[in-house]
Amino acid sequence: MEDINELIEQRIRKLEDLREMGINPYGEPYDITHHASEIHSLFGEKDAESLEKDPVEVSVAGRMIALRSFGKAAFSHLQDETGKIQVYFRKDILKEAYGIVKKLDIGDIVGVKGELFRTRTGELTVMVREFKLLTKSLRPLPEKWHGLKDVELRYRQRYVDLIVNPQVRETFAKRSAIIKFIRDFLEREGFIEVETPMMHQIPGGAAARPFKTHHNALGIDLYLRIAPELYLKRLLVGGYERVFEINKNFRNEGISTRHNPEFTMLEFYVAYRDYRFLMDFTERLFTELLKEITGSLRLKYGDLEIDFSPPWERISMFDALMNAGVPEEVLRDYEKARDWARGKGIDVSGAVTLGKLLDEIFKEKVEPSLVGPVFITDYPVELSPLAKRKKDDPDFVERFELFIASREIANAFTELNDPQDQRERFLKQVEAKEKGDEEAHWMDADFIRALEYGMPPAAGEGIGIDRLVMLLTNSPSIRDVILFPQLKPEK
RNA sequence: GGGCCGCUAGCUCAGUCGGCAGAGCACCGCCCUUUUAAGGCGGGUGUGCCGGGUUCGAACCCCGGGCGGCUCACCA
Repeated sequence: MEDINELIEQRIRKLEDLREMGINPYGEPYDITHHASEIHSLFGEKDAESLEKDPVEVSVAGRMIALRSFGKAAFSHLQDETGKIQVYFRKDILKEAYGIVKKLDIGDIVGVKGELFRTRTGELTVMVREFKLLTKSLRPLPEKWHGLKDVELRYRQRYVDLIVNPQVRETFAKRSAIIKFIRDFLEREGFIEVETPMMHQIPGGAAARPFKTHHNALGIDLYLRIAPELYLKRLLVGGYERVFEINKNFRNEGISTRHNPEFTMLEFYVAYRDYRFLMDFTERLFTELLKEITGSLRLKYGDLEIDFSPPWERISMFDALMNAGVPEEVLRDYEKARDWARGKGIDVSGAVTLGKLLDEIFKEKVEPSLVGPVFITDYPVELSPLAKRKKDDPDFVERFELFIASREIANAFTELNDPQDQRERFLKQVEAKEKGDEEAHWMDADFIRALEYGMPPAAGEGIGIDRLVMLLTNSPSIRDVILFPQLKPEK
């Protein structure tokens, strides 16, 4: 960064002045007694007289975000992780140390110590007895009225966004609380958390294009994982009955308000259960999560108001399509479905199977109306190469997707544990891949071998954490819930 | 990747018909010991995203490129 301007030069001069005064502008550890919010919650009720009678001494540290300076006194607000507190510097108290105050700028990080008092206007304030410059800031912060709005700067320099936009700090605090709740919930339900490889020799568990990398010492190409699924199921083979992983997946696809190349996924697997169990479980997880995070089962998202009160609607993909006005005979015949979709102007160029056609029609005709929450169940087998077939209808699988605000939030199914069927499904995928489907699954011979040892009947589910956080924080873009979203290089 | 929109001071933004680059905040100097977007007086600090072109003259018009936003396609 060579963008040194006059404002920065001025601050560098102040920094040099401070050094000459014997002040270290990149200070030392500083002991605080309180955070800003603690001062307000502990002493917010005390009036001016009682503060004078029983003085409360506090020590706080934070970034100066406002400075109103008089000749021989100055008010400032310090911002720490919890909030803001006003502090008051006076020359008659600080004596020669007041010369340092004159060299302070908005953005500097300071520690102050002194007694609480109330100003004429009643604001709880620290009367500074002593203070230390902890860090000199060389770059000017965005202005106080409009703050930082330029979204490009907000994403590129998230640190500045976090300093000046408190709601951004709240969003990411909420993200942390959501993930913690989920982790605790799963642990209460008997799950253990595991970590499986990020670097796969065979990328599997999803239909997606992977990132490729290379391991020098082994001399082999590796792929960043597109899903942990096949490893988690290997753990079911190994004897764990309930496992989960919350971690990144990587998919080499377009970037949008709903897609970041790396994103956080929860996947969990339960032995001896099926997808019906997971629907109940998901309802329970979400309703308890909502109560914890927002305190209500009604959620506002954009213009939508979504009611999470159970039970949630459950409808098969087939019925949902029929309800949307797709004739039954169309749903059962590839050529009829293709012609019907074309007639409706739906692009079906890449849909080589009836299942893919139905998926296209579904995305066009059903998905936009799924405010939800709603479980769409029983998907065509060719869309779900890792899911178990329905007993009474082998062209479909025991699978559901949970839709909220027209978005797929969760995807779950009863796991296919028949190694022979799994091998055939993989072979079909390999065939599709050879025909040019770049997102088709790869053959994973070791996974088949694992199934041959025997995987208990089980059900598994994936929940996109970023999209869930978007919902719960009313964020329109995935970039608002990822601290450092992927952007093109600055120059 | 396609379409539409945007990019001017540290930040937020104006800028008329192509005619000396502006405002508020921030900043600098002076004054000011209870302020809250403190106040008063004075000061404009600029690679106009980049590169070409048209023109006597371009922030403005044209061409090419960059980055970002929205959207479509793809996905989760």
